[in-house]
This record gives sequence, C-alpha cells and structure tokens, in this order.
Amino acid sequence: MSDTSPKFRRETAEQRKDDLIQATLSLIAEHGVRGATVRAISKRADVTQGLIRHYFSTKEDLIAAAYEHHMGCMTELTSASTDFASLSPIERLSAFVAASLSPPVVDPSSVVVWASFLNKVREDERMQKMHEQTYYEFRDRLEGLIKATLEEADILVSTKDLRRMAIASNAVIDGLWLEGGALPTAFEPNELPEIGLESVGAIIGLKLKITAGSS
Amino acid sequence: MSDTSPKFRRETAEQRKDDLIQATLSLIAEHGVRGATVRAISKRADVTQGLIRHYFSTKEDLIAAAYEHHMGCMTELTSASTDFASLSPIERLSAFVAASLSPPVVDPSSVVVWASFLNKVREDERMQKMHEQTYYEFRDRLEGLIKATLEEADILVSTKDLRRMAIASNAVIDGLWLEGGALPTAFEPNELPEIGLESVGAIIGLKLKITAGSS
DNA sequence: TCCGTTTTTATACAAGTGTATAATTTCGAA
DNA sequence: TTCGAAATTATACACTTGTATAAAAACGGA
Repeated sequence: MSDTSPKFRRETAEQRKDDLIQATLSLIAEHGVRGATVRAISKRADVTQGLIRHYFSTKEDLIAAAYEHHMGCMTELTSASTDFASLSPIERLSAFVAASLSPPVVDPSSVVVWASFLNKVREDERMQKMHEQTYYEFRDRLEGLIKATLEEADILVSTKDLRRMAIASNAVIDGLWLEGGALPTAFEPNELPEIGLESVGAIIGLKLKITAGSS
Repeated sequence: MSDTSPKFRRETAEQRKDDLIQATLSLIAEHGVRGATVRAISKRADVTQGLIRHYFSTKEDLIAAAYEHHMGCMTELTSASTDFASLSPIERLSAFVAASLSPPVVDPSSVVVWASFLNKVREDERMQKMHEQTYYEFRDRLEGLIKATLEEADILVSTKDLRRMAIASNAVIDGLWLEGGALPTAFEPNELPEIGLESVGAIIGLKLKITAGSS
C-alpha cells in the first residue's frame, strides 16, 4: 500500500511563527519562563523541536518575538477602547482607564507573562527597547487623553504638571493592574476600574464617570 | 611539613544561611532567576555546592528563604521611616510615601528580584502566602497612616472609602516604584517621591509635604 | 592530646537543556 | 508526471542542571 496520509502539513511561515509564539506564551503563563523549553514549545505547537530553529535563529529570538506579540496585544486592547468617534474627551479617558483595569487586560496570566519578561529586559537590549517603547507609548497616550480632557474643561496646566499627571495616572493604573492580576481574590468585581477612575480623577482634578459602553 | 593552614572554616548555621541567601539574591539581581544555579550560588558564597543541600533540603527552599529575606528588608526599610515619635500623622504618612519611592527601596535590582519571584508565586504555595502577606501588610500600614491623618484633619470617611484610598495609594506607590526601578533614566531625581506625595495627597484630599528628615 | 560530632568538600549521576546537522517529506512549478 | 526547493522530521551532541552519597576536614569537649 502506498502512503496515503501525509505525515505533516506545510504551513505558511506566518502561521507557524504564530503557532510557536502562542505555544510559548501559554507555557510561560502556566509555568513561567522555566516551562518554556524548546521541547515543551514544539510539543504544544505540534511540531518537532527542529522547526523552532528553522523559524527563529535562536530561542531568545522566539522569546523576544513572543514578548513583542504580548505587549502588542495589551496595547491594542486598551487603545481600542477609545476608538469611538462619538466619545467626548472625558469619556475617552474614562473608557481608557476602565479598559486597562478590566478583563481581559487584567488577568493573572498576563501579569505572570509580563513579570517573566521583565527579568529578561535587563540582559537583552532588544527587549529593553521594547519595554521602554511600550511604557512611553502608554504614558503618552494617557497624557494626550488627559490634556484633551482638561482643555475641554477649560483647566490650564503647565507642561510639567501635565507630565506629572500622566506619570501618576500611569502608575495607579499599573499598580492596580498588577495587583488585580497577582491577587485576583483581593478585589471585588468592578472594584478595580472604579478605584482607577476615582484615582485618576483625583489626580487630574475632575470626576470621571464610568462609561457603560464597553462590554 | 604538617598542614598549618586550615582548608576551610566552620561557620555558624545562621552565618552560612545568610551568606547563601545573599549570594542568591545578588545573582538573581544580576542575571534573573536563571542565573541562580546551585553552582553559581555556591561559588559566589565561596563554598562548594554540596553545602547548599546541607542547609536547605532543596533549592526551592533556598529560593523561598531568599524571597522572605528580600521582602522583609523592603518592609523594614519603609516601616523604619515612620518610627519617630515626634512626627505628626501627616508627617508620618508623608515620610512613609517618600521612603517607599526613594533609594534604596527604589532600585533596579529590587525590582528585578521582585519580578523574578512573582513567577514562582504561582507554583509555590508558601510563596503565594508570603506574597499576599507582604501586600496586605503594606496596605494595612498605609490604611492606618491615612486614617490617622484624616482623623487629625477632622475629615470623616466611610470604611469603604478608607479602604479604597488605601488600595489606590498603594497602587500609585507600587506603580511608581516599579517604573522607577525598571526605567531608572525616565525620571529626574526626587521626581518619584514628589509625584507620589502629590498623588496620594490628591487621593485622600489633603496636601502632603516633603519631610526633610529622612536622608 | 585525642576523639566524635557535624560541617564541608569531593565526586558522581541521571535528566533536561539549547543547538547543530543530515535525512526525509511535502507541494507547487515546469 | 517529474523534479527541486523549502519545510519538517529525526537524531545526536556537548553542556548545564539539581540531587545524592561518601570521604575529608575542623573544632570543641574529654
């Protein structure tokens, strides 16, 4: 009998890379970076370990790609919340804060993955750059939203104060996000976004409302 | 010739354990958890690797002990800032916030060590307990300081609001601490404690002043 | 001075790690 | 239908890992 069933399928490079990245992220989420070995990754992605090296010249390359992907997802999830033309500046800011402090952004796996990468940031220069970029991107976005909100309310602030408001707001969000992911049982549902809106409101001197829009 | 110089010295159990813990922490700070291998640890502590197993039944035991030590140091450093009988409540709170956002609490190594451990928290139950305890200890301390400050200013708040103020203040501090450690170049000197005091002040509705006391 | 406890070293081992290389298999183009 | 380039597998290798065990050395009490 001739071999009827193919022993494997050839996939596009894009597809395979994505499979490997997903496998890597899920393993890191479950068992930390330690669990993301080439063998475990290839097994979860249903390929042999040799394939990893075919698409990523080294394991660190795969890790870096996974980091970039993860961060990209997080940024996208939060940014999407403000993409409604109908929203006023204050509603935009509120939606942004609320989205950053609700699932799926707030999630134990996300925090673990993020913390795992933080260690590598020191050794790997690429990751250092990515880390900085992600941070500044988020903070600049926040600063823009705060600026628009204050302008609409006819409140004047110096550049320095605006910068500090953004740093502080970023910090509250980061802190709450972190604690919500690391200690899921420590907070009641909706408590995180509520506290986040109150705090950012207090920092910029306005009352932020919860927008019922986001699912 | 008889052997005049001893080949090694016997130390107390306490001393040796501490040496091993310090070696572990410094290695994690430099190269992440990956760098903290039994061989690297024993080499840095100037002993042979067999000694680790003599004092810690397993490597995870040593890691857990190092975690406990690190967290204890951080808690101690911040708590010490309020230990002056002469301080008023608002000065106590201010000193606490400022100390949490200044060196040596804010430090790249501290953050890396902390993040490294965060991964292990999920797997190891002991570490999970320690993590929760450290968090609640810090937050409760903060809540107590906020309560005393508000009482002195004759401001009444509900239990719920007090709790939320503590959570939010904790989050700003954590966020700023994290960013200060992870991105040391992103902030000017003294910017972190200043922003921290402003933010916590905004959250609890009072102006916090920088106490010139702590060096 | 000598001895016994226990600290410390020395060495070995099995399992797991990332990487390299060659042999297969697939699948579209000729 | 054939053929060749590229994807995928298969296998091997050198190295590091944590752990186990026995031998050696130190040092206080007799």
